[in-house]
Amino acid sequence: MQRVKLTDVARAAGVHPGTASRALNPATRDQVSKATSKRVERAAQRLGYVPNPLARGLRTARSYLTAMVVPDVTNPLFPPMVRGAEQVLSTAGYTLVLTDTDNNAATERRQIEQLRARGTDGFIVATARWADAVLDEVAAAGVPAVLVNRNTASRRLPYVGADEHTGVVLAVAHLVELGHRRIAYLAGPQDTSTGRERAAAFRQAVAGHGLPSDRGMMRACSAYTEAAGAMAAGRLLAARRDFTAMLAGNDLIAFGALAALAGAGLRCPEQISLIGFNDLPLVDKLSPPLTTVRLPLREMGALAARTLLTAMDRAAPDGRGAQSLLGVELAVRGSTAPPPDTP
Amino acid sequence: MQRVKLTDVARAAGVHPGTASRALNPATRDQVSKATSKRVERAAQRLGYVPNPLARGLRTARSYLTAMVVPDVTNPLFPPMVRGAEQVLSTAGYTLVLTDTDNNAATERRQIEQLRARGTDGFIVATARWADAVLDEVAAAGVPAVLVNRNTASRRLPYVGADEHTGVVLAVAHLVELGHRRIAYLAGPQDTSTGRERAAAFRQAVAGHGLPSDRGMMRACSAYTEAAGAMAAGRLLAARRDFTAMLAGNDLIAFGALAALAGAGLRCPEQISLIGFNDLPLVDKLSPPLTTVRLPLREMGALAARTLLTAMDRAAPDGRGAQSLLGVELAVRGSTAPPPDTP
DNA sequence: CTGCTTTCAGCAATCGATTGCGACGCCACC
DNA sequence: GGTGGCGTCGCAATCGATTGCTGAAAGCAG
Repeated sequence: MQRVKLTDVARAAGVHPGTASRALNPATRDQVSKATSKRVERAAQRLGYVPNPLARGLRTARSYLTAMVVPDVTNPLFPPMVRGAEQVLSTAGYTLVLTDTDNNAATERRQIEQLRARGTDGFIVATARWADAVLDEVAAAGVPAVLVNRNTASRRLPYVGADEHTGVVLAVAHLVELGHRRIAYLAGPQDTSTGRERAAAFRQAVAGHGLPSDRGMMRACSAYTEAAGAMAAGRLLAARRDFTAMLAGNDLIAFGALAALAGAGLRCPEQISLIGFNDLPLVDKLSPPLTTVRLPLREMGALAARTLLTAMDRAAPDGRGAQSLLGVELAVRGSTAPPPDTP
Repeated sequence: MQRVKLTDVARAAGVHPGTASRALNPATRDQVSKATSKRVERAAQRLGYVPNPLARGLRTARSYLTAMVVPDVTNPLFPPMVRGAEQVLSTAGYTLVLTDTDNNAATERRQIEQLRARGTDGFIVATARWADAVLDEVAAAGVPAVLVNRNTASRRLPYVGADEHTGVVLAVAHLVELGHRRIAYLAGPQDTSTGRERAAAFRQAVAGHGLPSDRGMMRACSAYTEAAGAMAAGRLLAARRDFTAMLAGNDLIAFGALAALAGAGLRCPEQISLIGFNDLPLVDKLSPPLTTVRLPLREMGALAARTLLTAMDRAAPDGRGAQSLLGVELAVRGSTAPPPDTP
């Protein structure tokens, strides 16, 4: 089976290929008389012409290809965002390439460069680090890109995220309401925006409630993993046990904390309350079901895609650096309870 | 910043672009002297040359684009497969497009056709139904494609899956070893190969152990979802309670069954043992931790990608319809125990 | 009827890499 | 020393679509 090409259409319609091209392109159709345009269009229809995106892309330097870069597809945090983004982009005529950097900066750089060489029109990046050289280059090169979930220090690129601050505030308020006054925090890695902002929000929230704030009550984990969470929680427990609740930088860290609590013979929530962040699937089925902050992941992906679409629109190159935050809510479940009887 | 192209490399090395092309291509490198080839290669390295896949594809009629079609990215079953496939394909120079059909046949058709028009070189399909018209068309058109996880009745395409049969056999053997003799089965949907094959394997295994086999002990769920599992389990429990163990078509169905058990006031594993299938993340943290069959998801994705690579290799158009099965293992955890003492 | 603008369509270059063909130089062998 | 052969490399066409430029025809006013 031979693919029908533009020349075939032109021959069938009795015009020059160039004319046929103009007739088929809505943006240039007005450079062709209505009669010939109709004729070309019908010929194309009859022959079943489908333009070759490669050839078109080679000439126009557009590929209608977009890419989403995530650190790890198997982290349940990302698939909903991917899904939201894909839906928006595919209805807009774009194809979405998903690429997994394996949490590795070198891989990330290689992937992005490869995709740039391929002529990718725009990027949605969920792997941002607080100081991220690759992204600074991308921003400098003027490649349309939108950050999602994680931001960079420079804030040179549009960003779509969740209202982390409010999430932490809600969590702390819930604990205070239950009667807790000494709350520990297991922070996420400080080279990510989420790690930093949640930690900052925690400090503010604690101070806002007039609770004893104490640097010893905070521990930063080296990564958003269960292992890192377990290690940090273990060290915290070894150092002191005067707190009645823990807030974790995310759910994975919370799992680690849960394991550390079990290892120390402490029961949750009877002795220590625990709150996570992200509301991963199945955390409501654990024992105890994890109280956590729910993020509108799918909406974040969709909004990031819409933001990217406007960024790729050459007609409107403004709006650079728009920072959007979506609302969050606290899912109260079984891992939080009043503190053990305070006399 | 201007992209460095082949002409730049050629100029830097003092050769003709054609020569540079040959020097860089492993397949044609022997048409160039060792000295110039080295010179060109070093120049390319120094300038950071990355070939333009569009231009290359235009000439060679290949897009170096592959696509993976999954029913739902947010189902944790698929991301590991995506990851395995992506790693293999990207090191082979291919870009992987991920597309989500939302469990919808019409969407699937649209997606696949769009990608075919774009010149996609090959497909990895994880959405196969037992009778699948789109895939029959794809096979007939000679488009390289590999099925993963789910097969079709026609078996016209290469397939990479897990050894479902052995998985079920292991699960049944484990229950028998614990002392169970009356085992119920909550089958997956019968329009998928996994649903059919696991059910068939169950019948065989039960017969092989000389256990009472009874059609009333099997219920087919309408989908691989928790809701469908809960409904089927509920009906089964309403009908009879003479079994001491349940085997579920997959983990999601098992969750539903767990809920149904709780609703009926039955405790797992004390009164009823339960086994799932797939070993989704976190099922080891449930209470009780779910005994389930673990699939080598990542390897399946990687093998599917390798199979696709050979299918796309024009030099070797053979091997059509290779069916590979990867080994599975049973993860024994807390949801299985000896049956309650039978008087 | 002349001179002007406007509309329409063809020509050919272009995007970047690949590849068939031919030319050149060098060596060896008769 | 002439010729055939081989290894290298340059030349230019090619993939398919887009687009600036140019020329021709048509339309219009004076």
